[in-house]
Amino acid sequence: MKMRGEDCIFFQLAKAAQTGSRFWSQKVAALNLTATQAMVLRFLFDRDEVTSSELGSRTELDSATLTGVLDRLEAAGIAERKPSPTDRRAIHIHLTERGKEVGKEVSRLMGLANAEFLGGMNPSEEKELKRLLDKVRER
Amino acid sequence: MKMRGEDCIFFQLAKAAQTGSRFWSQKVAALNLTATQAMVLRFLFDRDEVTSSELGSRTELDSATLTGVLDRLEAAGIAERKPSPTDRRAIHIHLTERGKEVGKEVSRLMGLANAEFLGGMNPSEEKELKRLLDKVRER
DNA sequence: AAAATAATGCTTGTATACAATTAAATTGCA
DNA sequence: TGCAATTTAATTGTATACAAGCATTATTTT
Repeated sequence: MKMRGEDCIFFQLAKAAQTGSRFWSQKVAALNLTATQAMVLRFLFDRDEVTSSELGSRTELDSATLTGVLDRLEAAGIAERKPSPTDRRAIHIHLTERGKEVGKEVSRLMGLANAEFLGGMNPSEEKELKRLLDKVRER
Repeated sequence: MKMRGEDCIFFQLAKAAQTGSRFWSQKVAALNLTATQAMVLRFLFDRDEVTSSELGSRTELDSATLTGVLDRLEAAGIAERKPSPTDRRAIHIHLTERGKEVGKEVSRLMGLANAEFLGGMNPSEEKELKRLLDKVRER
């Protein structure tokens, strides 16, 4: 039961994710956003005024990564940090007016990019892929 | 057709790959190797004396990444660079004796880790997941 | 209330990724 | 042959990831 590197599930997952990330990167490059930044913005667009901790849970980014992403979104005038009124440890993150506009566009692009990326798959294949990816994430 | 961030295929692929990478990392941590280093070593174990360029194609790592990975494998006494006898631009990468031993162990661990990671899936699900991941990589 | 514990956001250090560039060497073509 | 185009490995700069640890603040326990 010899296994080649190319057959390793960890390798295959990593390369499929890289392909997706590159694809998504190109779609949002015109907005001067990286793939991760656009993804975080998309989450913020749905739910604003969250704490860094909660945003981290939603996006599944750890605090070290999120700090940097938020720094750059803030530098780009898209998001802002402000102290939580009830917990002096916490910050609240909210979108600027411009952030909301860009967020709307990211939301639109995400729909288009998903459709294009999955264009070669029929609906049942897409559903099965997502189910199996979810299953993998239970590990 | 509202799409939440969690439903985005790029997000799902990235998080599934992260889960896999974390799992694989833990399996090779005792060998003092990172997930990527172990993966590169696994490719070298199959085919030694390759150029950096060819190793890059096989592992799908670009030259900037590969240079760093090889630096660290070299520092760990696992791989070595030597000039190509026929092309003065190129280097050949080969495993040390120790590299071959560690490579054998990585090879064994990869089989075990794959089996464990995919343990909750039946064979047809596994096959379908791999088929769909391959399809994704065509993008 | 005091002490122990936990949560929050940030920092540091290491390791991928990737775009763009570079220097050296090779190849191809006029 | 001569020279442009290509190939090779490395480098630079930016951006995730993640482990470990920090100071501050909140919460729980005693």
